[in-house]
Amino acid sequence: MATSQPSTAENAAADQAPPGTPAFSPLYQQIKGLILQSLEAGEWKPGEAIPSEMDLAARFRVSQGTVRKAIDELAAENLVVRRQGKGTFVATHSEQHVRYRFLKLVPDSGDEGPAQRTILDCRRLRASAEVARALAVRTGDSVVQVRRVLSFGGVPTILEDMWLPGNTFKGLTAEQLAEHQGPTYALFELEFGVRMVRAEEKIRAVAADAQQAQLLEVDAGAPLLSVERLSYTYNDVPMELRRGLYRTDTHHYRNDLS
Amino acid sequence: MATSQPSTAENAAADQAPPGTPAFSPLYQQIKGLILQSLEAGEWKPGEAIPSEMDLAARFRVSQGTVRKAIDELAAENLVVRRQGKGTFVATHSEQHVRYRFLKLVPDSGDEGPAQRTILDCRRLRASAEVARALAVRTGDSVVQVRRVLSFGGVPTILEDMWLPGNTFKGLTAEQLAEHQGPTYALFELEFGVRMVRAEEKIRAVAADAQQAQLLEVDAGAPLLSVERLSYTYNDVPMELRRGLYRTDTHHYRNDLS
DNA sequence: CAGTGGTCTAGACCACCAA
DNA sequence: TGGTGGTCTAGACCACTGC
Repeated sequence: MATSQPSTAENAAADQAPPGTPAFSPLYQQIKGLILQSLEAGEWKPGEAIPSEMDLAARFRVSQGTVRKAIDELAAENLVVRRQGKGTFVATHSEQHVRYRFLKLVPDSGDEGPAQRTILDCRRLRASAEVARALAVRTGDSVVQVRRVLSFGGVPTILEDMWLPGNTFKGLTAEQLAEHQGPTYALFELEFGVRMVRAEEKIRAVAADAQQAQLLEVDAGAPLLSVERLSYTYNDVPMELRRGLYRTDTHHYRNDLS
Repeated sequence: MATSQPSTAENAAADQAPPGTPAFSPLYQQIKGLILQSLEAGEWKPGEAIPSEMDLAARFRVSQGTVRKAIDELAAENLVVRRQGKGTFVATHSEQHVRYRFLKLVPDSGDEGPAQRTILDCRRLRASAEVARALAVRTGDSVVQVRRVLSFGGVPTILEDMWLPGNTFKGLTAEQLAEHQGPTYALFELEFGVRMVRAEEKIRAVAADAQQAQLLEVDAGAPLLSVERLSYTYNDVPMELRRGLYRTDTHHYRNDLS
């Protein structure tokens, strides 16, 4: 079946091409899109197994190899994790052995335990023009702002502000943030059903102002790494704006190029 | 042929497993290794086409699909570039539409032309302990040190020092570096047969000292982004240590996380 | 042992490119 | 038109996991 362009009950969408556009998309891309939709819709929750390749192949009326290629791409994008002999699982920020996936700050030498979190502030306010633009909401819409300090071995190392869309993160409190164990993004998954999928960072060197210097216990004017991060959920929807100030006298931001 | 563990003339290496180790490696991984060897040996030069999938399949006595999977991985690692209808080509830093692949500093707004290069220094010297360790040579071995400034639109933006192994980069001169068009890594490919494959960067915020400030036309003590890069050729051999100081008042270091 | 993902094959056909 | 990479299939077998 499904010789050239298949038209099962589940994927009749791409059948007629708009004039002028080639609009050819490989079968496995269409399958990938369908799996993605189920992922977004929450048909399978983070940490759960998705159906086996054979099951999905039967469901979409394609061969197992085609499903395989679709899942290969989802795995390459870290949306899904394969485990031989067990199944394929929805990726999660919770059970991640590799520390925090989005935090690229590492100690210059040695290891260190988990970060100590100090929540300085957590309040609801109206989005400024700048925050609204980043989060793709309207100026004046409700947003949650969180300010906190992360310390390693008692040394304050990161000062960061986060802005989150108010209607998605309704019940977020400072207590929740302080008491929760593990990555903050895991909390977002568990409590708000929001899964961060990718992010863009803009990095600069800046001088600490008086308040920042006091909170990070450095001299005023000391050079700090400014990291502005915009995180996205499925479908390229921006969900978090974060501005971090990193001390880089004992840590550095590590990046691998290839 | 090649039923479980193949043993053709070309890949008899992995046949007997060392005791204690499972030592199972998929066929396509072995093929990938063989192609990699040819790449390192320079059997095909950067920019040239490698043999077609069918040719390689015949050469290694495996199916076309197996070669395909091997090349897929090489392409994912940017060692090779596929072009439908034309062939598969050895990746090069020369003909790269996407600006400079390893330079993540982008202007805050708008576009900009190519960088203007000013070579401040290019000399042969003995490796310090630190440089020797990074480049995996012996302390006191010959290394080439280059210092230069990159400007955009007349504004000096990057000050960087590079250290290169002296015996590989024998004839390197300031003139060569100044006159060459395009990425420096393209020059290294053309003149010295060295292809940079990946790199690691350690990023910090630092304060400009008097000399740095003068060269970059900023105030002494101004915050600058310090980028220490170690670049590798094939086989994880380190080939270049680079220390860059970036002005981030008009540019920023951009990074995508996923 | 059955079920899952992982590898390998062989063959058909499609999309793209160049001569 | 022929050659290249790209897609899709069907089936066999392997490696890993858990019952």
